[in-house]
Amino acid sequence: MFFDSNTIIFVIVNHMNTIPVHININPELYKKNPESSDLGKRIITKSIEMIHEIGFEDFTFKKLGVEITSNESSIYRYFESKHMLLVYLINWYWSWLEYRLAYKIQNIKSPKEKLEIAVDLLVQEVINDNDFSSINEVLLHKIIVDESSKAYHTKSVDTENEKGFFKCYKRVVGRVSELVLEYNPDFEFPHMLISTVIEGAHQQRYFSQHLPSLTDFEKGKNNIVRFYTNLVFKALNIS
Amino acid sequence: MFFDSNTIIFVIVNHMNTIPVHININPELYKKNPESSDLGKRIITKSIEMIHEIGFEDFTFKKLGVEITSNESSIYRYFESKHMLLVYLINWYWSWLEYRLAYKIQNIKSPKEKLEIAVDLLVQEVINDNDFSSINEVLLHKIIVDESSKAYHTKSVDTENEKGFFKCYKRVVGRVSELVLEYNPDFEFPHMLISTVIEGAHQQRYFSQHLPSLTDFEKGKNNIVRFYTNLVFKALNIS
DNA sequence: ACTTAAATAATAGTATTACTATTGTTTTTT
DNA sequence: AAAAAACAATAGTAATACTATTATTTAAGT
Repeated sequence: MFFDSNTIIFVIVNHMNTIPVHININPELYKKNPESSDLGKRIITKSIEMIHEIGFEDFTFKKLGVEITSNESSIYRYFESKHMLLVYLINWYWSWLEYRLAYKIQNIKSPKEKLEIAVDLLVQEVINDNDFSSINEVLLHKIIVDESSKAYHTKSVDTENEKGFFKCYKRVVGRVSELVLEYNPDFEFPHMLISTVIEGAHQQRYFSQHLPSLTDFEKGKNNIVRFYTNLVFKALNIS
Repeated sequence: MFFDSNTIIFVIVNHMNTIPVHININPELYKKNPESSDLGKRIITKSIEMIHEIGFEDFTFKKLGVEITSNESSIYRYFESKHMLLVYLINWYWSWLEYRLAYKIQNIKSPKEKLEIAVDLLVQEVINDNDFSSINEVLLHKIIVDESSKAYHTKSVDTENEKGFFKCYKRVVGRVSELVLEYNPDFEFPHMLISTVIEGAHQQRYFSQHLPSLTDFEKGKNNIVRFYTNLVFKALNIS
């Protein structure tokens, strides 16, 4: 049985809310698979907590080593650099999202409904999902919002892109763009629309916390989801 | 005569293309005004070139010192840190944009036309504008596209926001949001719409260079401007 | 022209970061 | 019980992002 790297392997267990899922990450992103050992899992779990808490710039492998009562040098046996760890986490997130998307739309026929579900998934806050494995998805989503742009705003984007570091993200944009075209085959800019929505939603969440005058965020009113859902369907309706 | 910090002072000279304009930057952003000396101007001119060329992370005051045949320590007398220099440049850009916006819509009555002009200004590429002063606006715009998110994705956003470091940007979003409401007073999310358009357009330009599959960019077809102009007016038309 | 002050340049030094390399000590596997 | 793999501890490196001090040049005032 073959899977290309970054393939999602999943098993949907009927009539259950908790779905055993294994998210397979491109082995080029790590030196040793962190899923393969207890130390590796602690690295992932704690790094998510720490990056969320102190921010990516202040996060170091030395500090992480102290927190997991291990050593800086041991962490380097799993990840080449803290940048690679961030890239790993981001890929994990997008693989997980792709899996949830496939699951949620699997039995739905209506293109409109499928697109609605997709947009909601892309812009909605992540709520506690009985975090399976070593990953706290709620915190991971916050890292995506706060830090993910740092993964591709680097001098090395181009070479890293060639190596497939952003594959998962690009695949999600590709899949949802297909849903856009299913709904309106004449729309000229499906990728722009979807990447605008994804990045926009993340930024609006960030702005709502730090630069609220750039938003019209109001707590409990779901404005971000309402705004982007509206935006998508107004953009796609033939005027 | 009083001006609050970050106020734009401008003199519009009739029947001329080149408009003498003085962009006034919040003095809290620098230790010594770089406009006040030859060395200061060289710092600005060369830092724009260097940040554009090698990226913000690899840019250092030491390297800049070599390039302008001056010294690292002398640059520190103008700017507290390279971060503050970036914030300065970003404020300069938004002040300049606010000035151009005011100039372009000054005699226009139609709310629709005003908004069209504003959106075009926000998302269009910057073309060579007889660069007055020590600033190459074309390169500066590229820095905004590539690097500006680094100015506010930091641990210190909140305190810096309180100090007014992002005032110019917020004011542009505010003004254009007013134009949105002039055109459609019932629209619920003017700030979200405008900040989405601004940041989105920057990202699409970045993606078009580095992650083109996230866009539908085609050279010479002005897709970014067409996409965002459409998006705005479709979002604002009462369905 | 002379003094003073201001601006700039040169040098040195610091703490921290993002690593690499080496060696020793546990665990785990066979 | 031996061999291998994993991990921990330590040391070391080049670079960064600064600060501090001193020396030199340039400009300004009288």
